Amino acid sequence: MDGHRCCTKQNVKRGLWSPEEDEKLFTYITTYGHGKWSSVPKFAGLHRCGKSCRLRWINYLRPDLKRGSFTSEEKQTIIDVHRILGNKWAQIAKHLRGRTDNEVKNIWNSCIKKMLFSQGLDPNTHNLIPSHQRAYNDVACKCNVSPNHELSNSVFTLNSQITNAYTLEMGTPIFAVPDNQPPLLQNPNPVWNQSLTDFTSFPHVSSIESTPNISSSLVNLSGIGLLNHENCVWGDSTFAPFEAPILEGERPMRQEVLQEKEKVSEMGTNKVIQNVDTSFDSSSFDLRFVESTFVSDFMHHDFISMDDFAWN
DNA sequence: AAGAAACCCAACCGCGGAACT
DNA sequence: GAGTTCCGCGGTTGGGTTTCT
Repeated sequence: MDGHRCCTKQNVKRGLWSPEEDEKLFTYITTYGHGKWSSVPKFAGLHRCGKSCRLRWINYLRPDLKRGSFTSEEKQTIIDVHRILGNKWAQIAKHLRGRTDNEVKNIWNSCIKKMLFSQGLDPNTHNLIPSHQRAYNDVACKCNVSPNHELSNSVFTLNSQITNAYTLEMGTPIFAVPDNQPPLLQNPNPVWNQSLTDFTSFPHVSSIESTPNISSSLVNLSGIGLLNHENCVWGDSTFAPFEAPILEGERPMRQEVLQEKEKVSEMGTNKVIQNVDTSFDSSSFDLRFVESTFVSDFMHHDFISMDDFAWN
């Protein structure tokens, strides 16, 4: 199949990246953009395959990455979006500013899966596991979710912050770039004036935290950037790929196709949504609507406890 | 203190599909 | 239209770290 010939070439290093390699790659991409990934190692002076360079940049070197452990809000967002989209890590990651699909996948496999299981929930379906129906309440959870997220609502009720964020109208700014700060997605150099020689602090400090011009009030605590307003920081694609500036009109068709593809794939994941709204878009979908679609019939019942019903 | 087991996460692999020739 | 190249995604692996015995 693919084969990735670049990877089969001799003299291609594999395994962990050294700080020197990181610096080479970082310097090259922040200066020239990545262009064709397959040619990056050659021009950057790296003995790596293009694929490896791409992965390193996306998962580690990109300046807009958020470092550190996941907050309870982020974990809750992952759970909520995963419930609807399934293992679409890249799409889930779009709803978590500064997080990669790899990170989301890792936190899911290492932590959230166990947490859900300990609550008696099937991580794949988010339904109650029958054998756990009378025991889940006794199980302590290693990975804390928000204190407000009680067991009794873990199946369907969405974190209110998240729900509200999802239902904001397009164009309603959650946060905006200060007047003197160019929109980040349009900035050809996302290092935001960070000196290339100042590499010692990189990459363990997030660019947001280290950029004094961006006030802390810009940080959306729910971790969701949804807006397409031209002045907003995070648009539909939270992780817009960093590449050399594209000439006007260079790739309009591809973008349209991608948008359509995303729409179709997401609609396909949930036929309920598809039947109701054919213009469904993952970045702006209304979780409250989804919630009501799934939940309303159940919630009108007067359940004494979760033990009284099963989702399967 | 030392070895074993469990955990975490960076990196790799293989596939599907889009873009290119 | 067919073949090739490239990119992006999800699944998996392996090694370093932490916790347990």
